[in-house]
Amino acid sequence: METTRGRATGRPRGFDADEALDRALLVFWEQGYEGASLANLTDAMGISTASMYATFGNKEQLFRRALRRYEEGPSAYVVAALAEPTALGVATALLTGAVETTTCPDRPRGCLGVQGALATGEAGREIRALLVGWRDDGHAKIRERFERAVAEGDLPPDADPGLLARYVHTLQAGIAVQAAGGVGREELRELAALAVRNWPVPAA
Amino acid sequence: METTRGRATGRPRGFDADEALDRALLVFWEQGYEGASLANLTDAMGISTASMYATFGNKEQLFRRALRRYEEGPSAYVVAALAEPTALGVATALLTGAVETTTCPDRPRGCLGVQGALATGEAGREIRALLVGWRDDGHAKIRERFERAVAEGDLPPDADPGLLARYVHTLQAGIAVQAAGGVGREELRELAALAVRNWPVPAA
DNA sequence: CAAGTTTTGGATCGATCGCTTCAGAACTCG
DNA sequence: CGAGTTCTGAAGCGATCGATCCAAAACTTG
Repeated sequence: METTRGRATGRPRGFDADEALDRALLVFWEQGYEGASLANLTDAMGISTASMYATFGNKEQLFRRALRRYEEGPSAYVVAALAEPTALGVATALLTGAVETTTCPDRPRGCLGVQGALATGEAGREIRALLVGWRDDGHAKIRERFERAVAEGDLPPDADPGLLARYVHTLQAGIAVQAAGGVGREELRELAALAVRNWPVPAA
Repeated sequence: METTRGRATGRPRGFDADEALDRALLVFWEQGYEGASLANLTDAMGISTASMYATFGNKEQLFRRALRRYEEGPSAYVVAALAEPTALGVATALLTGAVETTTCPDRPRGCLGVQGALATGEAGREIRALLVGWRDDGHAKIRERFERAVAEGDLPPDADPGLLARYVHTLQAGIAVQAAGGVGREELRELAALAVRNWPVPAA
């Protein structure tokens, strides 16, 4: 069960679990949870199915691990964005971060949290629910940040933090869809700038 | 091969092809192209696999037919929206239309053109490309409509029709993702209103 | 009714799905 | 070196995948 702690005895693992997880992440990112077969995954990871099951449990748990890896890596811009000093800075950083992450030339286009399992059959139902929760969390964090901005006078008192958060989060999701379809990075950068052009500011 | 023209001879078809197509559309809409198995489809259609293949060809052609059906039905609001007299009217109608279509209580949530095949394995590659083209067409039509609006003085001379179209289209896609995750219809209506609150108008 | 045409249910195709099993390899420790 | 533990390659599990085949059924036409 353990994957990170090195056991003292027994035959040592012949591969790096984190590196294998990164490879699996790319496959899930590109093909989605259901579209990625075990053969696709283990081929990319360079290990056998037995090793995969011994290390990660099963396909579903492998995806959950990959999603956590995605949060720490490609999606880490969200945490940094939420730490921006102003609400406008937060919104701008979230949108530009989404653009950069979903259009990185050497990685799959789009967002794992969106295209990983947006619509699935029975086999992907749990992962679909997992990603719904993941996106809900993302929205909630933005909303909380904007609530703080209202309290701090950084947003107008009559601003709706939840609705503004929904606006930003919807644009993030839309950007991910556009990127998945091959829309260029520069155009999406201009879009991100346009989207916050009339951002609400408190009366001076 | 024929599906609409009634043959003069032979055993008559025991089901209504259009009705069966509507049922298949719902399955693709809900589960995506790859997530919908032939068993899922034929069960919902109430016909055997032999009848499906004789009538529609194969799974891929069935999806193409379902997409056309989707355009004529749930997605028909786009044509009406583009016929609105003003650019603001067009944008508003596109966004509210997207909200209503993707959150209809008695139909699958989300948009077939987005979640039908956003990320796929090898088996879904062609359908994925089909939907990329479908979304590109959608964007192009909005852009052309906004180009006309600039020419007619309905948008400022320095407005960027392509970028405004990308803005609206990205919000449509984002709304589809939100709806697929269960976000409520009323909240998305407010979002649609917020998104066009500062729509550019020509100097009076 | 007989001939010709098309559809239908049921069985089944090879391939692939996610997953398991197991013997042997590769290591640590006494 | 022997005992104990863990990992790995290969083979294969039952189930399902999309797709096909065929004989019986159901119709039109002559």
